[in-house]
Amino acid sequence: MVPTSSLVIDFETSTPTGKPDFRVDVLERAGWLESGAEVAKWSSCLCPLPNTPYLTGHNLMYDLGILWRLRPSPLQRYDIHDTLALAYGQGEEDLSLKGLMQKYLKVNTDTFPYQRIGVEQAHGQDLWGTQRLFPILRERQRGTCYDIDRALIPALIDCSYRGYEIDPERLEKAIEKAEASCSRAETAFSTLVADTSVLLSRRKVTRKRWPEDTIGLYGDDVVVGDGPTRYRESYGSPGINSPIQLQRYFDVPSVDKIFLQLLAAKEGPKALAAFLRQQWVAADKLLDTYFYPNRGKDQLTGLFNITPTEDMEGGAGTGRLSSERSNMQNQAPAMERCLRAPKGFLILRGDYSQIELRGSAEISGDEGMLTALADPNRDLHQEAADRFFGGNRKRGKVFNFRELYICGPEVKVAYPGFYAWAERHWLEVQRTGVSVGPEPFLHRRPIPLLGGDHARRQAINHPPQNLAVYITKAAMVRLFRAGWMLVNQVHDAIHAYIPEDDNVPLRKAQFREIMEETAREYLPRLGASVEVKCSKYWSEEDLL
DNA sequence: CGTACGAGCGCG
DNA sequence: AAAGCGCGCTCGTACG
Repeated sequence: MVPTSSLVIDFETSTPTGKPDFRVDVLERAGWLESGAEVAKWSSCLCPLPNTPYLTGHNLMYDLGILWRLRPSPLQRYDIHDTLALAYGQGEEDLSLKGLMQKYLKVNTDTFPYQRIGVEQAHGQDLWGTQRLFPILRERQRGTCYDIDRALIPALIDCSYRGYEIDPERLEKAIEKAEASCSRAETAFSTLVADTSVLLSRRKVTRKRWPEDTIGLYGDDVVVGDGPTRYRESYGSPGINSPIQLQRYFDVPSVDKIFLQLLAAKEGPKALAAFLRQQWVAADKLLDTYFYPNRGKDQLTGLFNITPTEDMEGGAGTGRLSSERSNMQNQAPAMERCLRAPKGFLILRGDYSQIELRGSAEISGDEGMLTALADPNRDLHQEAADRFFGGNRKRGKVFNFRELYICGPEVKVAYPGFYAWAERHWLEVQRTGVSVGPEPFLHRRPIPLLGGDHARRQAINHPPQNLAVYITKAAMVRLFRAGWMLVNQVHDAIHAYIPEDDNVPLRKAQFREIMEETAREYLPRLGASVEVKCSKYWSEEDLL
């Protein structure tokens, strides 16, 4: 229950990077309101702030993140409440304190508080609002999603500070390789297309900057158009880095991965050009997104979001986490090979197997899915892969998810139980405008019904994705409470550090047991098996 | 020069 | 007829 001593806190900070980041932001004023107190207090430092583990706030991921940095103490000790997390799990459209105060307290706060009522009053107003809002939202809460989220917040602060160590030698080697691949593709490409010519660019020319009134050649360029707007065009051979020039060269509407894959498998100069573009894109993506930004850094850390911010930036609608600056959830294998545990530690990582499919089966009760997934010798992704893609499991997996969430005639035939559930769920979402996730979490996601078909697919996708991630979240909470040193979460995978002189097989078994036990609790019919690996680097041969 | 936006792509 | 969902980051492109 809520301890009567819970302290409402709200910190005012400055953001040297421009974007709020509790790992580096500077505390300007700490404000707090003791329960039952008549007036809020504030201080420019943390010294007078009561040192209690019972805290309440609006977005405590941020304030506790600051507090922990300035006044370190074990994050496991905190028992926090967060009106932002409450509002998020309840499917509120407007997560801002101001909006919630208007809606539930019927209090209109000033739009420009700092100019009109001064910083002290504005600060006190927010503290007062949070204190009054909390019991109202808490009373409305159904399901356990909020209790999992609030318990997870300290764990995610921990993760946001920890990160991986970057191996500079491996990174430099990887850069060398990718740069070579890039320039090889680039030179071969430019030789290949040297004598072709396409429209390179077309830019609007304003009337006063027209070259006299000429139409036709203008330097190397051409001026076209006869109306009030004219364009200056240039021509030449396409650049390997220019999507629009390549569209003209290949004469297609899009030069994405699928198109390149199909064309590269054929014969002739255009097939070779497609192949070179493939090589270049892959290497360039690695360099620009993964390698160069981390060059010279000794750590890769990310800022985890459990909800969107007050202005609905970041976070995920389905209950998933997100990570930014850096994104820890989309690292490429080539980068994973450069990421390692700090000296004296190893990385332990547990992956749930087919957790989202298992969730879909449990939610819908579809007999075919349940029996297929209950048989450890069957693999639905592999079955689809064998049927359609010559055993390519990755493509089989893509196919399964596509069909499932399109949820059309194919699924009605293959998985009638799932289809029936989806129809019922979609009707309910259309009636209420909200998708309510599965028991016992009851996470609510607002669905914008104007989205047409997209809305239907969002609605059908939400419960399975939500169930999968709350199982992972619940497992993280248990691991965190059991003292595991968490590093990262990638939707259905959890990473932790262990001392390198630890009993690795034992630790792997303990990790697996906590994750599998959690899955059994929420997926009573199927459970979900967990593969646990341990190594110095994220991507490396498993130890033992 | 800075800004906005869509496309593309990394991961689940 | 055609159609997954969920993220964050970077680029090219166009414009003022």
